[in-house]
Amino acid sequence: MDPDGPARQVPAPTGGAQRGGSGIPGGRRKQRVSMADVARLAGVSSQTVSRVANGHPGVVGATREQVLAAMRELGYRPNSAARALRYGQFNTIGVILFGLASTGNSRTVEAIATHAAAEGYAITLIPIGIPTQDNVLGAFTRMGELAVDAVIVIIEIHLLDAGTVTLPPGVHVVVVDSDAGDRYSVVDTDQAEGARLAVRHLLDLGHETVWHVTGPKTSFAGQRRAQAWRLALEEAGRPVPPPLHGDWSAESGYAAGLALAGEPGCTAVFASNDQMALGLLRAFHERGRAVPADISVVGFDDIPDASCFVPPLTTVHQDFAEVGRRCVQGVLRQIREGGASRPGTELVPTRLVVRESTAPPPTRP
Amino acid sequence: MDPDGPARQVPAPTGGAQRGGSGIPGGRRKQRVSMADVARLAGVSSQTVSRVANGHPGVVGATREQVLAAMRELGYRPNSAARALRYGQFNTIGVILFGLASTGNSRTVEAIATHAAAEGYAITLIPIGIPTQDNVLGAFTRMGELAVDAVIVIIEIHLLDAGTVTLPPGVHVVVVDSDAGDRYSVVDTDQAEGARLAVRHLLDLGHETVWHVTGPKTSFAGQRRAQAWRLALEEAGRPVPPPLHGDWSAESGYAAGLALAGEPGCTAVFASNDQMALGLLRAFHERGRAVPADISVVGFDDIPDASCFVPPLTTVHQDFAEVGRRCVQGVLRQIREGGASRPGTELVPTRLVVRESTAPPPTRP
DNA sequence: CACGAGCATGTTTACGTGAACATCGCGAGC
DNA sequence: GCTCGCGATGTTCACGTAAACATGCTCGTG
Repeated sequence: MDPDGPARQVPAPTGGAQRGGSGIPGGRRKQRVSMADVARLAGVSSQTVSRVANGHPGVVGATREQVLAAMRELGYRPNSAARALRYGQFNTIGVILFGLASTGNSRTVEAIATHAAAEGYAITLIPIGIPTQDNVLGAFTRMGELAVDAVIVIIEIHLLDAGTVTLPPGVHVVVVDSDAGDRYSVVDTDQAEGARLAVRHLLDLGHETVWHVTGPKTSFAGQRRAQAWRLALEEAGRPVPPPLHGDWSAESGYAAGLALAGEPGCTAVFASNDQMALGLLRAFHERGRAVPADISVVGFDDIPDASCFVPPLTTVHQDFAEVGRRCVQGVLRQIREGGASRPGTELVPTRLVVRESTAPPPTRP
Repeated sequence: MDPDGPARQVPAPTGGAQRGGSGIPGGRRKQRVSMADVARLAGVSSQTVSRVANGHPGVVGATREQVLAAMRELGYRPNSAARALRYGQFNTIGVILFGLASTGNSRTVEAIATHAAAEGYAITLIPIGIPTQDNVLGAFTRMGELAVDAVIVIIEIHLLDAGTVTLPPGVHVVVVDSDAGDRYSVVDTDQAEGARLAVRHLLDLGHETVWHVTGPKTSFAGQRRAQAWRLALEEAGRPVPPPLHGDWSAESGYAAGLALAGEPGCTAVFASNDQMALGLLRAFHERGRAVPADISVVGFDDIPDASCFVPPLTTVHQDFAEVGRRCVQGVLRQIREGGASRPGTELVPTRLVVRESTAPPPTRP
């Protein structure tokens, strides 16, 4: 497993200046330039180098210049492992997620990374191939050993509910899109509000009721949207049609659309995401059901493409950037206050973007 | 900035067992459980703890059990900073990228993260908000200070061309989607082949020529596709229509589509990505140009949604997962062999996915 | 002119881990 | 019965950094 035991530590007593140039990086082992090397070359103590490197005051101009020159010559870069060891923190936030492919995740992660970077934190990604209990567990364990000060979880957390799962104690955690607000600090889009907006919009246009294409059963976001859809209909005293089950993919939306196209009473559909709405549009188009003249469609997410669907999609806009921002805020607060993950859910509002896929229902003959 | 200097080092002589439970993580500073703590509780030396932690042989069953019990009780997790310092490597790969939003990037990153994880490496993301020379530079510097063993760059590298940019020497680098194959190790989709496939497909269907909607000028991938498009037309002895310039967004494709709808001679369009193709479809639909009866459209990327466009899009499939896999392979090879970045370009093949957006041109009256 | 304040710089040390080397104890072989 | 050998465990040290403390010099002031 580690066949090179003794050869590893060659301490490169050759001076080190060879590394400075543009040449091939010496081949052998790590032995990156250390402060001591720089100090030796500059003729100062390593502490002075440290002071220069960190911009501490109390180093006179000439000395500083000398040190800087030595740094340049040797190509010195601070060793973050040593730094982290010294300081006890890594300036890194871990992100555990299921897949980057799903619409919102990549945008959330991007926002997280951006805001974290602005605060001087880097992002370490741990993807989970298949969201097995075991895999998630494993990721947490691995993450625990990883160089992170806090963790943001972007997985349907109820996958981890069963019994034994305990996030490593003492690790700051913020969870996205979850019902675990009673145990963790949760940031989420206000799914319920979004779904309600969609349903209300369609009812206000005069539709008798609204059909629904759900996300996968495993998705908490999808569940909440479906729940809010049902509630909005019930509050309005409307019949609740049986929901059709999708899996977020356009294909599944297409399948649902083919089924719905055969429902003569169906004049309005709320799809739990834009991809599935795209599938609906295709199905309705193929079946000769005009959107929005015969049937109205509302999506969820407001992906950039939605404005170029045929017809441009009315949808619920999610502010992924804001979700990411609040996640970072949340973990940073925990890190700085030193407190534990304070349970509670923060909701990011949504808004309805009305485009051309919705209209009043056709007048019934 | 750091007002708690002296208070920091409280060595928690209280035993440490308090941390084990589920309670609030003590509040105070890091002082995570160290091997010494575990050793104390287990009544052994810290070296024995180390041996148990690393699965080294030479620890008798009873002792091992004792140590494991102590670990559990204290909630011990190894300190990766110390480990990294000791070993001189971090088991982490840095990924510098421009944006996660763009189609392929998130999928490439996901593949990178997955394969890296399989090899025991974590991924550290450094996003660059605006791809300024300065920002990229800054990211590299930061990355240099970061705890990474190698770096994968997913930015249009020609942004960094101007003069002074030198990646920190001795850092292993693989670049995605770049023309820097002469200086760095590059992995890329075979853009030229993909574009040629698209053009050939359309010409073979009988179209006189093929129009093109490009990506942004700053994109190397887009440039290569445009170049290959032009070349394929010239090789076939066809006229080369003026390319229309897009920016990857569906909206820009829509704008291009509106323009193209007014070109009576235009019967086939090759869009440099699927989003822009979507925009084309919308524009043609609005202008009453039937796809594919009147006009054929080919995209690039094969995003999952493409099969549900109206009509389903004929497009060039990119294997992002394979790109990610090769990136990881590349950096790992460099890390293990200890060599520098060996310049050269690895191309991942593409394939044409024919759906329903292409057909022979309408018979000219 | 002497002495002390203040500042530039050097020295020591600890952070947590694990390799290398040291030690201790026990059983086997002579 | 004594010693040798080996396996289990302990001790020392270095990794690179930076805080804390120590030193030594200069300049200002009485």
